[in-house]
Amino acid sequence: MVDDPQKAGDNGIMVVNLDMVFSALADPTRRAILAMLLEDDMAVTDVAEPFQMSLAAISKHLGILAEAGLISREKRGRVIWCKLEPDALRAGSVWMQGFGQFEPVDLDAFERFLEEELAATGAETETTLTPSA
Amino acid sequence: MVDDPQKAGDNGIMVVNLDMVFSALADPTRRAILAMLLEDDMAVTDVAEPFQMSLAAISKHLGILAEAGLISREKRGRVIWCKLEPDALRAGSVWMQGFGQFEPVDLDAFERFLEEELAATGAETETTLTPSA
DNA sequence: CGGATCGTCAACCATGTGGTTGAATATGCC
DNA sequence: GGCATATTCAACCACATGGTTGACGATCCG
Repeated sequence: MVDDPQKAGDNGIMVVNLDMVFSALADPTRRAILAMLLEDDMAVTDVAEPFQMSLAAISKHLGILAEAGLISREKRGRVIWCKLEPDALRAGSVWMQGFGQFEPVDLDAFERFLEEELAATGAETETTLTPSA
Repeated sequence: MVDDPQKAGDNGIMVVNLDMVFSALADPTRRAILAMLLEDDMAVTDVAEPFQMSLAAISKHLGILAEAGLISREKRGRVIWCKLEPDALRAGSVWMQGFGQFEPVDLDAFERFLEEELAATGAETETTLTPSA
């Protein structure tokens, strides 16, 4: 087993630690990684490629994301594939929407954020969100 | 002016720093404070009352929440009133819903969580979320 | 005025975080 | 086997975070 994520209970109900989820999301590098994984599953080396920092640093970030339950990692051969796990995010989203008083989602705002953040991080995956639909 | 929050641009569109918003939300004390402010505006001393920690510590937490734009503070007499500012939260919510792929909100999950966290402020903060569909 | 209350500030401390580098562990390939 | 690739581990460093305490300015009240 590669991951040691937040484990699901016997009843199959996911247990999410909001401390971990939000502090994982507080880092722009990690949010950029999530944005990349939104496109497709990726190997660790490929995740690290657009960033300036070392592979070890990215590996740590992936560990934090996995502990928070935001991604899962599966080893196939010598490559570890990273996959977005939206359930933990949904838990945070539920919490925030509660405080946001359930107003409708502004999709344009979301795309603006993603573009800004990807640009600012230097992760030049220019096709990340815009063309997909 | 009491606060030095994230300022609104000339166009009146709020500029939200997701780093600040998420790292502010990563602390259970601060989330509990937001939950309290969801009920009503409160004076700093009253905010601090249910917590074990010092007033100075709560004052710091309120500073962090204000810098993130999550609350505002207004001084009236010698009392500083704290008020929830849902706009910054909504920005984070938009971001998260994007990753959550716009699934419907589970209101029951949110209410369960709020009860838990208010009941045990400072304790382990977890929320349960039924698996996706 | 003098004293009590409200809240912050400053200094300090322990621990956590994000990064580095170099060594170590697996796995695939010839 | 032997070497290259993929990823983590361990030690280290600078700095941020969350808490404390004590002093301080501001405000209300008798």
